[in-house]
Amino acid sequence: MKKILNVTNALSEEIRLRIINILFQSNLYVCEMVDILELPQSTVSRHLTILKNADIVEDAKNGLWVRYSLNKNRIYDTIIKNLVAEELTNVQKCKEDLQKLKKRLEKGRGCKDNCKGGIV
Amino acid sequence: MKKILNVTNALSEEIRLRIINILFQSNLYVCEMVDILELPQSTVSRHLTILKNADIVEDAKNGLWVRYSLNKNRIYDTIIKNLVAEELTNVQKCKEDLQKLKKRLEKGRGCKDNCKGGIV
DNA sequence: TGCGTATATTCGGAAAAATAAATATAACAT
DNA sequence: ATGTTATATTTATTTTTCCGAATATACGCA
Repeated sequence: MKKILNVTNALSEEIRLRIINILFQSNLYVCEMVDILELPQSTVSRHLTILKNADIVEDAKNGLWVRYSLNKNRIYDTIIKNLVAEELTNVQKCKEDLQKLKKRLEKGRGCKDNCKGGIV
Repeated sequence: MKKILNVTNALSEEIRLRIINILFQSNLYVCEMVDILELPQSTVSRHLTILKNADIVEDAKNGLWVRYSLNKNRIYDTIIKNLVAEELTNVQKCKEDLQKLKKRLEKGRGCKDNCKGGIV
């Protein structure tokens, strides 16, 4: 029971759904998500931890940076795909995030001085 | 966004998942659920209201009694069915609830003096 | 080694949600 | 009408969750 509650609870928060929405488009470093979502780094990090504990996202270290991506497991197949396709697509805030995502990636990957490292 | 958060939030609570689990087996009156879940009536009623606002359950009045059932909409097809089949089936507490559900229905439908009215 | 950057964690306070008892409402029965 | 039952709502209290600033940790570079 605890496991499924972890998942549904992780999905019941606006910022976390926004994170899922942008990760559906592309793997992202934390600092990139901070830019896109325009939220404090500690806030983004905390929400990512919750999503990770629910097994919805996974992380991979790349030097200083941590790249997050959606975990392609059963939850992804049964819920996340539906959620994004049927619901988040129509949400104004999520559309805006995708615009900001696009612009942010055009400037190059990574943080401070864009693109020292490249995405794997 | 508010709509989908209503749904995920409704699903992120243990008692509400237990309610979904038993409603998956059978439509039920509130008083029957109170017996099965062994919780105060006000608690059950409040959780039912949350599930109803999320459009997960629907209710139908039958005289004094109110019969609840799972709403067979897209949420049911994409999430609820998977949830019950893949997750709740394996939860000890949910198994016990199904046992109690069975025994409760064998005594007849309805409340106080079982089976004055019948289920529609 | 020591500095700067990226990320995670801690902390105190504010906001939201859950609890059960008590009360209110609605429908039936006598 | 009056009483009884089923359900919903209110209430006050407790518990949980969220926030962002501040701090800690981890890593790379000079």
